[in-house]
Amino acid sequence: MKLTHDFYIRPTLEVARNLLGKVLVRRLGRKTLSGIIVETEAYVGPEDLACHASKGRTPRTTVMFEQGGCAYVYMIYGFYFCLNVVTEPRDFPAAVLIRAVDPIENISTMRRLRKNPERDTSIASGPGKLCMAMAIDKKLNGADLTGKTLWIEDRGVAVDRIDATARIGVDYAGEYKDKPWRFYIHGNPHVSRAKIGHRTQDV
DNA sequence: GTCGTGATAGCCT
DNA sequence: GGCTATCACGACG
Repeated sequence: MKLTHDFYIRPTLEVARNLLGKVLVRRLGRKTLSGIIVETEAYVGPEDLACHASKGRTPRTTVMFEQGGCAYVYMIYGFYFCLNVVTEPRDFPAAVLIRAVDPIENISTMRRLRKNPERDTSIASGPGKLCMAMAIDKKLNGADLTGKTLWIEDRGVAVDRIDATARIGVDYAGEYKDKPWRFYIHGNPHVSRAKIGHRTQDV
């Protein structure tokens, strides 16, 4: 079941939590790559100083102002891409960063795209790795997530426990840097090893 | 295991 | 010009 716009046009924190356990699917030629989403971060609108759109509408952030249900992909550190899904109604700029997935279909292709890491738990255990593993780059910025190249499905995966921590790498965000808006599936080995601020709450 | 570092490009003041 | 929602690697112990 492909998620529709109703799923995305909701409060961002809700979407970020509900995306855990959903399946990210990438159609690549004749192949379908997919993985269970195990880690997300919410970037919640103009007030959130960690949200790119807190600086207003710029060429890069334009897509965050779209209505929920499209992809926001940007390059970071000159090397890597990050995949976000845009949330909330039009003109409220917010998104959820997909930080890690547990690969399930065509794992060998994803491993190859990642230059053959030793452990399968490091194929897509981080936002940059995930984009490499699923061949996601700037060309997918603005892509419709109800379309045919990149989408998210509900396959009924049960998530029994969600942990929440501060988001990674947003020390500059003043009063927003400690908001517990990073979510991951408790104990899942595919969650990124990025410095885990200690767990602040279970959801 | 942890820590520090270097790589590199696009964005925005 | 300064910064960044990252990753891999090597040095240490």
